[in-house]
Amino acid sequence: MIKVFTRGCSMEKISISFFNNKDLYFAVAIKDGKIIKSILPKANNDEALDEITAEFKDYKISKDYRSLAKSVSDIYYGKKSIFKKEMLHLNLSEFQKRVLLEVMKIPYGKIKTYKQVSEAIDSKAYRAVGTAIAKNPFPLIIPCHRVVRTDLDIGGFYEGPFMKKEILQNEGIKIKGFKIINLKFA
DNA sequence: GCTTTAGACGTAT
DNA sequence: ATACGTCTAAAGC
Repeated sequence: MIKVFTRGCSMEKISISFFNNKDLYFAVAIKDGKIIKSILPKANNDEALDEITAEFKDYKISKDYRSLAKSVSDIYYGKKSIFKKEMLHLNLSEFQKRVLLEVMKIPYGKIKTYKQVSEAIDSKAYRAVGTAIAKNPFPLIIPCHRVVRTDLDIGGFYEGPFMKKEILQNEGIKIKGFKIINLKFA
């Protein structure tokens, strides 16, 4: 009996499920029953598909996990998250894992600064924390939108600061310009 | 309130 | 070796 593995990838196909309302298209990628990637919402289905499948060559579109995609959209619209770290494939460097698991602890409606995240994992690598968060494979699920700059500017965001601002406001955080004005540190 | 400057550290190339 | 980040702190205007 010979087993063939292709470049260390599992044989298991990745399932892609979507959820959309009239404005935005969400997607999740599932492998072996766990989430392997999520995306920030896109304006149309093609963009969502391109991004969610960017690093996968073998996948299928499925309706099986539509409810998970909807749960991601729920976070966007200011509902509490149902996700647990056990539901995620964390194929990440040790450092990135420490950073992202720390970010995942920030509760709904609260924020932390990059510096606070850094200190919480016993590191002085503020910029590296920013880099690790920038590569978060689970936007919204791992709430990187709740990490802001020390001066309380909301900071950067993959889809731009407007989306980050909107998500934070949906969680009840008050923002003037791009600065947080009602402080709720985690 | 800007803007610049050097610092710190993980990661990709 | 180098360059860059969803950054920070200090110094200058």
